[in-house]
Amino acid sequence: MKIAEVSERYGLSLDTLRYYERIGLIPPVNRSGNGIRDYNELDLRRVEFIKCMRSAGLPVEVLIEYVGLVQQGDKTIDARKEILKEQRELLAARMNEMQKTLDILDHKIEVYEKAVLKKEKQIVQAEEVMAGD
Amino acid sequence: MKIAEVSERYGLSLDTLRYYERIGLIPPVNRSGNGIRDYNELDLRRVEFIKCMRSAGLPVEVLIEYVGLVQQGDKTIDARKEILKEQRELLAARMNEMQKTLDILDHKIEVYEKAVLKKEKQIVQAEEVMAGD
DNA sequence: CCTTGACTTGGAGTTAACTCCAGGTGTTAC
DNA sequence: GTAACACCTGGAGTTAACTCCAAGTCAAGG
Repeated sequence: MKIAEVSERYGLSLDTLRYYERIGLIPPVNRSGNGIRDYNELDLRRVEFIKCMRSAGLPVEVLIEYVGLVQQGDKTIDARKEILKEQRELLAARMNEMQKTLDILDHKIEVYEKAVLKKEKQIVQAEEVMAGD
Repeated sequence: MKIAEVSERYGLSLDTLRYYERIGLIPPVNRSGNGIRDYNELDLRRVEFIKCMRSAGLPVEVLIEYVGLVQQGDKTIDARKEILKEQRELLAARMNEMQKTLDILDHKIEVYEKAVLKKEKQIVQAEEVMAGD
């Protein structure tokens, strides 16, 4: 599969896909004859994984390290596990922060809803007064 | 309260606090005589609010706009509400993405745990063989 | 009086993660 | 056979959000 289709499928720009490969976030993709990238199933799974991790904010640097360890085979399983565990905790912590913020936003929105209603009521009352009811 | 104590209390650097004020993310803080910032209760609440919103990743630019609207009084209530609602949805969407990633991480970690156990078992078996049991 | 330490400012520098660009190659469409 | 198009590369540029720096002011302590 050529890069344009991969870009389309995963919503990552051509530049981003090439950039990820350059920095080693995705291992070198096979090239078809003339040097054009030809993503295979494994490449696609890698792209999807990285896209997912990046969308959650895991740092590129950490992911590069992880991908590097994967390339080194089974002896790095323990180190990989530790990286994922650490990132999992950081992610959970960030989600916690975000949940707090979400609650506060919900509260504020509710307060604003009430304020808007109150204001509208005042306007109606003002109109009634104007109408000399 | 002086800036050092505010920094301490909210875990924002001195530079960040001054930066927030410069760019209008926090309205100008009162100065005591010689030009030194003296945060009052209201200022502190503003700092806390901004810290909270920023920790969830709301963009500085959006927050500046929001803070600007607050300064303009009640006539902007509707606009403010809309901003918060939009940011609330974006935040919820991001949290959703992150939850998916968290699930995948948990799954991968579990797989790694099993792989590690299996490897250890092999080692134990190898030792038993070595021991000529 | 002089030093130390906390504060001030405007402006420059840094970091992460892309994103864009110029110049080049190879294949397809007319 | 030439124009359009998708791809390639190395390197430069951009953006957001800080973070650092130099030079200056002021109050308190020895």
